[in-house]
Amino acid sequence: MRDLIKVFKALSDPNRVRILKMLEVRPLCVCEITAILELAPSTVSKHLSLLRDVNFILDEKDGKWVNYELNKTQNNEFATRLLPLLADWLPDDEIIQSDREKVATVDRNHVCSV
Amino acid sequence: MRDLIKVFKALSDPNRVRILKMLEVRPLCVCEITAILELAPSTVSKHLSLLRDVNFILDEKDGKWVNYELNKTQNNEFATRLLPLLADWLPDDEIIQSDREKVATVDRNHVCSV
DNA sequence: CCTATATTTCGCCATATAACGAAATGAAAA
DNA sequence: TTTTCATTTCGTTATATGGCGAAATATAGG
Repeated sequence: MRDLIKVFKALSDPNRVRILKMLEVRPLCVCEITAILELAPSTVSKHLSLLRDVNFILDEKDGKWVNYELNKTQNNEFATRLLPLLADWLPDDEIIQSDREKVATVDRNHVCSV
Repeated sequence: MRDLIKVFKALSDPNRVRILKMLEVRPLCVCEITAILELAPSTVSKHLSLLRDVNFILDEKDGKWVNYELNKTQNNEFATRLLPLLADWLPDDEIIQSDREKVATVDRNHVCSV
Protein backbone atom coordinates (compact mmCIF):
# COMPACT_ATOMS: atom_id res chain seq x y z
CA MET A 1 0.00 0.00 0.00
CA ARG A 2 2.72 2.42 1.07
CA ASP A 3 4.56 2.02 -2.25
CA LEU A 4 1.40 2.42 -4.31
CA ILE A 5 0.54 5.66 -2.54
CA LYS A 6 4.06 6.96 -3.17
CA VAL A 7 3.63 6.19 -6.87
CA PHE A 8 0.37 8.11 -7.15
CA LYS A 9 1.78 11.01 -5.14
CA ALA A 10 4.69 11.12 -7.56
CA LEU A 11 2.19 11.55 -10.40
CA SER A 12 0.16 14.17 -8.52
CA ASP A 13 2.31 17.16 -9.36
CA PRO A 14 2.07 18.92 -12.73
CA ASN A 15 5.80 19.67 -12.88
CA ARG A 16 6.64 15.99 -12.36
CA VAL A 17 4.18 15.00 -15.09
CA ARG A 18 5.80 17.58 -17.37
CA ILE A 19 9.20 15.99 -16.64
CA LEU A 20 7.94 12.51 -17.50
CA LYS A 21 6.34 13.75 -20.73
CA MET A 22 9.63 15.47 -21.67
CA LEU A 23 11.59 12.29 -21.00
CA GLU A 24 9.28 10.46 -23.41
CA VAL A 25 11.08 12.42 -26.12
CA ARG A 26 14.65 11.77 -24.98
CA PRO A 27 16.91 11.63 -21.90
CA LEU A 28 17.72 15.01 -20.38
CA CYS A 29 20.12 16.40 -17.80
CA VAL A 30 18.98 18.40 -14.78
CA CYS A 31 19.89 21.80 -16.17
CA GLU A 32 17.99 21.19 -19.41
CA ILE A 33 14.87 20.29 -17.45
CA THR A 34 15.46 23.28 -15.18
CA ALA A 35 15.66 25.61 -18.17
CA ILE A 36 12.38 24.34 -19.63
CA LEU A 37 10.38 24.28 -16.39
CA GLU A 38 11.85 27.61 -15.22
CA LEU A 39 12.21 26.39 -11.66
CA ALA A 40 15.16 26.50 -9.26
CA PRO A 41 17.69 23.69 -9.82
CA SER A 42 17.16 22.47 -6.27
CA THR A 43 13.44 22.12 -6.90
CA VAL A 44 13.98 20.14 -10.08
CA SER A 45 16.54 17.92 -8.38
CA LYS A 46 14.02 17.09 -5.68
CA HIS A 47 11.33 16.22 -8.23
CA LEU A 48 13.78 13.96 -10.06
CA SER A 49 14.91 12.10 -6.96
CA LEU A 50 11.27 11.54 -6.04
CA LEU A 51 10.50 10.12 -9.50
CA ARG A 52 13.60 7.94 -9.23
CA ASP A 53 12.53 6.67 -5.81
CA VAL A 54 9.38 5.19 -7.34
CA ASN A 55 11.36 3.68 -10.25
CA PHE A 56 9.81 5.87 -12.94
CA ILE A 57 13.19 7.18 -14.10
CA LEU A 58 16.84 6.13 -14.05
CA ASP A 59 19.87 8.37 -13.61
CA GLU A 60 23.26 7.99 -15.24
CA LYS A 61 26.35 10.08 -14.59
CA ASP A 62 27.93 11.62 -17.68
CA GLY A 63 30.88 13.75 -16.64
CA LYS A 64 29.61 16.73 -14.75
CA TRP A 65 26.10 16.05 -15.93
CA VAL A 66 23.49 13.61 -14.66
CA ASN A 67 21.20 12.28 -17.36
CA TYR A 68 17.73 11.11 -16.47
CA GLU A 69 15.68 8.77 -18.64
CA LEU A 70 12.40 6.89 -18.39
CA ASN A 71 12.76 3.49 -16.77
CA LYS A 72 11.86 1.11 -19.58
CA THR A 73 13.00 -1.99 -17.70
CA GLN A 74 10.28 -4.32 -16.46
CA ASN A 75 11.51 -4.28 -12.87
CA ASN A 76 8.61 -2.35 -11.41
CA GLU A 77 4.96 -3.29 -11.86
CA PHE A 78 3.67 0.23 -11.20
CA ALA A 79 6.03 1.94 -13.63
CA THR A 80 5.56 -0.78 -16.23
CA ARG A 81 1.82 -0.28 -16.31
CA LEU A 82 1.44 3.42 -15.56
CA LEU A 83 4.07 4.93 -17.84
CA PRO A 84 2.38 3.58 -21.02
CA LEU A 85 -0.91 5.10 -19.86
CA LEU A 86 0.75 8.45 -19.32
CA ALA A 87 2.27 8.18 -22.79
CA ASP A 88 -1.25 8.00 -24.23
CA TRP A 89 -2.50 10.99 -22.27
CA LEU A 90 -2.24 14.78 -22.69
CA PRO A 91 -1.43 14.64 -26.43
CA ASP A 92 -3.12 18.01 -26.95
CA ASP A 93 -2.00 19.77 -23.80
CA GLU A 94 -0.45 23.10 -24.76
CA ILE A 95 2.17 23.16 -22.03
CA ILE A 96 3.24 19.59 -22.80
CA GLN A 97 3.50 20.37 -26.51
CA SER A 98 5.51 23.49 -25.82
CA ASP A 99 7.84 21.60 -23.45
CA ARG A 100 8.45 18.92 -26.07
CA GLU A 101 9.30 21.44 -28.74
CA LYS A 102 11.87 22.90 -26.39
CA VAL A 103 13.27 19.44 -25.71
CA ALA A 104 13.85 19.03 -29.43
CA THR A 105 16.00 22.16 -29.66
CA VAL A 106 17.57 22.67 -26.23
CA ASP A 107 21.34 22.22 -26.02
CA ARG A 108 22.91 21.72 -22.61
CA ASN A 109 26.08 23.54 -23.66
CA HIS A 110 24.14 26.68 -24.42
CA VAL A 111 21.39 26.58 -21.83
CA CYS A 112 23.32 25.80 -18.64
CA SER A 113 24.76 28.93 -16.98
CA VAL A 114 25.89 30.85 -20.05
CA MET B 1 -3.53 18.45 -17.28
CA ARG B 2 -5.61 19.82 -14.43
CA ASP B 3 -8.01 16.88 -14.60
CA LEU B 4 -5.21 14.33 -14.74
CA ILE B 5 -3.57 15.78 -11.65
CA LYS B 6 -6.90 15.66 -9.82
CA VAL B 7 -7.20 11.98 -10.72
CA PHE B 8 -3.78 11.08 -9.36
CA LYS B 9 -4.37 13.16 -6.23
CA ALA B 10 -7.58 11.23 -5.70
CA LEU B 11 -5.54 8.02 -5.72
CA SER B 12 -2.85 9.45 -3.43
CA ASP B 13 -4.59 8.81 -0.14
CA PRO B 14 -4.64 5.36 1.49
CA ASN B 15 -8.17 5.77 2.84
CA ARG B 16 -9.48 6.59 -0.64
CA VAL B 17 -7.69 3.56 -2.08
CA ARG B 18 -9.25 1.45 0.67
CA ILE B 19 -12.68 2.78 -0.32
CA LEU B 20 -12.15 1.89 -3.98
CA LYS B 21 -10.93 -1.60 -3.08
CA MET B 22 -14.01 -2.09 -0.87
CA LEU B 23 -16.31 -0.96 -3.67
CA GLU B 24 -14.74 -3.62 -5.90
CA VAL B 25 -16.63 -6.10 -3.72
CA ARG B 26 -20.03 -4.38 -3.78
CA PRO B 27 -21.74 -0.98 -3.48
CA LEU B 28 -21.75 0.51 0.02
CA CYS B 29 -23.44 3.36 1.83
CA VAL B 30 -21.51 6.07 3.68
CA CYS B 31 -22.11 4.68 7.14
CA GLU B 32 -20.90 1.20 6.17
CA ILE B 33 -17.67 2.69 4.82
CA THR B 34 -17.40 4.89 7.91
CA ALA B 35 -17.72 1.85 10.18
CA ILE B 36 -14.97 -0.04 8.36
CA LEU B 37 -12.50 2.84 8.05
CA GLU B 38 -13.21 4.07 11.59
CA LEU B 39 -13.15 7.71 10.53
CA ALA B 40 -15.62 10.53 11.16
CA PRO B 41 -18.61 10.51 8.77
CA SER B 42 -17.70 13.99 7.57
CA THR B 43 -14.25 12.78 6.61
CA VAL B 44 -15.62 9.82 4.68
CA SER B 45 -18.16 12.00 2.94
CA LYS B 46 -15.37 14.30 1.78
CA HIS B 47 -13.34 11.40 0.41
CA LEU B 48 -16.37 10.10 -1.45
CA SER B 49 -17.26 13.41 -3.05
CA LEU B 50 -13.65 13.77 -4.17
CA LEU B 51 -13.71 10.30 -5.76
CA ARG B 52 -17.03 11.16 -7.40
CA ASP B 53 -15.61 14.43 -8.77
CA VAL B 54 -13.03 12.48 -10.76
CA ASN B 55 -15.67 9.98 -11.99
CA PHE B 56 -14.27 7.00 -10.13
CA ILE B 57 -17.53 6.32 -8.32
CA LEU B 58 -21.25 7.02 -8.75
CA ASP B 59 -23.78 7.84 -6.04
CA GLU B 60 -27.40 6.79 -5.90
CA LYS B 61 -29.97 7.82 -3.32
CA ASP B 62 -31.79 4.95 -1.61
CA GLY B 63 -34.14 6.34 1.00
CA LYS B 64 -32.10 7.88 3.78
CA TRP B 65 -28.99 6.17 2.50
CA VAL B 66 -26.63 7.12 -0.31
CA ASN B 67 -25.07 4.16 -2.05
CA TYR B 68 -21.72 4.54 -3.76
CA GLU B 69 -20.45 2.18 -6.43
CA LEU B 70 -17.52 1.99 -8.81
CA ASN B 71 -18.13 3.81 -12.08
CA LYS B 72 -18.11 0.99 -14.63
CA THR B 73 -19.39 3.17 -17.46
CA GLN B 74 -16.91 4.06 -20.18
CA ASN B 75 -17.52 7.78 -19.88
CA ASN B 76 -14.15 8.68 -18.42
CA GLU B 77 -10.83 7.70 -19.95
CA PHE B 78 -8.90 7.99 -16.68
CA ALA B 79 -11.32 5.89 -14.64
CA THR B 80 -11.73 3.37 -17.46
CA ARG B 81 -8.01 2.67 -17.58
CA LEU B 82 -6.93 3.19 -13.98
CA LEU B 83 -9.63 1.29 -12.09
CA PRO B 84 -8.71 -2.05 -13.76
CA LEU B 85 -5.08 -1.50 -12.78
CA LEU B 86 -6.07 -0.87 -9.19
CA ALA B 87 -8.18 -4.02 -9.28
CA ASP B 88 -5.01 -6.00 -10.05
CA TRP B 89 -3.01 -4.40 -7.27
CA LEU B 90 -2.73 -4.95 -3.50
CA PRO B 91 -4.17 -8.50 -3.58
CA ASP B 92 -2.06 -9.43 -0.54
CA ASP B 93 -2.35 -6.21 1.44
CA GLU B 94 -3.49 -7.08 4.95
CA ILE B 95 -5.60 -3.97 5.50
CA ILE B 96 -7.32 -4.41 2.15
CA GLN B 97 -8.06 -8.06 2.87
CA SER B 98 -9.42 -7.19 6.29
CA ASP B 99 -11.59 -4.41 4.85
CA ARG B 100 -13.04 -6.76 2.25
CA GLU B 101 -13.91 -9.39 4.82
CA LYS B 102 -15.79 -6.73 6.73
CA VAL B 103 -17.59 -5.67 3.55
CA ALA B 104 -18.84 -9.22 3.16
CA THR B 105 -20.48 -9.26 6.59
CA VAL B 106 -21.37 -5.66 7.42
CA ASP B 107 -25.09 -4.81 7.55
CA ARG B 108 -26.13 -1.19 7.39
CA ASN B 109 -29.11 -1.83 9.67
CA HIS B 110 -26.86 -3.05 12.44
CA VAL B 111 -23.77 -0.95 11.96
CA CYS B 112 -25.24 2.54 11.58
CA SER B 113 -25.90 4.23 14.94
CA VAL B 114 -27.38 1.31 16.87
C1' DC C 1 -45.84 17.86 12.90
C1' DC C 2 -41.87 16.05 15.50
C1' DT C 3 -38.02 12.92 16.12
C1' DA C 4 -34.38 9.99 14.64
C1' DT C 5 -30.95 8.73 11.33
C1' DA C 6 -27.83 9.36 7.26
C1' DT C 7 -25.31 12.49 4.88
C1' DT C 8 -23.19 16.86 3.66
C1' DT C 9 -21.20 21.41 4.50
C1' DC C 10 -18.43 24.51 7.13
C1' DG C 11 -14.69 26.13 9.99
C1' DC C 12 -10.67 24.94 12.38
C1' DC C 13 -6.15 22.67 13.28
C1' DA C 14 -2.02 19.73 12.47
C1' DT C 15 0.83 17.90 9.08
C1' DA C 16 2.54 17.32 4.27
C1' DT C 17 4.30 19.40 0.21
C1' DA C 18 6.45 22.43 -3.21
C1' DA C 19 8.93 26.39 -3.73
C1' DC C 20 13.27 29.06 -2.87
C1' DG C 21 18.18 30.35 -1.58
C1' DA C 22 22.44 29.10 0.60
C1' DA C 23 25.75 25.84 1.34
C1' DA C 24 27.85 21.31 0.32
C1' DT C 25 29.48 17.88 -3.08
C1' DG C 26 31.67 16.06 -7.32
C1' DA C 27 33.83 16.30 -11.66
C1' DA C 28 35.98 18.93 -15.52
C1' DA C 29 38.94 22.59 -16.93
C1' DA C 30 42.35 26.10 -16.24
C1' DT D 1 45.85 22.96 -7.14
C1' DT D 2 42.40 26.28 -7.91
C1' DT D 3 38.37 27.52 -10.30
C1' DT D 4 34.09 26.62 -12.53
C1' DC D 5 29.93 24.44 -13.36
C1' DA D 6 26.20 20.82 -12.50
C1' DT D 7 23.92 18.74 -9.02
C1' DT D 8 22.34 17.68 -4.39
C1' DT D 9 21.28 18.63 0.42
C1' DC D 10 19.46 21.49 3.99
C1' DG D 11 16.62 24.93 6.25
C1' DT D 12 12.78 28.00 5.74
C1' DT D 13 8.24 29.52 4.22
C1' DA D 14 3.61 29.51 2.05
C1' DT D 15 0.02 26.68 0.63
C1' DA D 16 -2.50 22.18 0.23
C1' DT D 17 -4.51 18.35 2.48
C1' DG D 18 -6.73 15.24 5.79
C1' DG D 19 -8.61 14.98 10.12
C1' DC D 20 -12.38 16.38 13.47
C1' DG D 21 -16.76 18.40 15.51
C1' DA D 22 -20.76 21.35 15.01
C1' DA D 23 -24.34 22.72 12.31
C1' DA D 24 -27.26 22.26 8.17
C1' DT D 25 -29.96 19.23 5.03
C1' DA D 26 -32.89 15.30 3.67
C1' DT D 27 -35.65 11.42 4.37
C1' DA D 28 -38.22 7.79 7.14
C1' DG D 29 -41.24 6.81 10.60
C1' DG D 30 -44.01 7.75 14.73
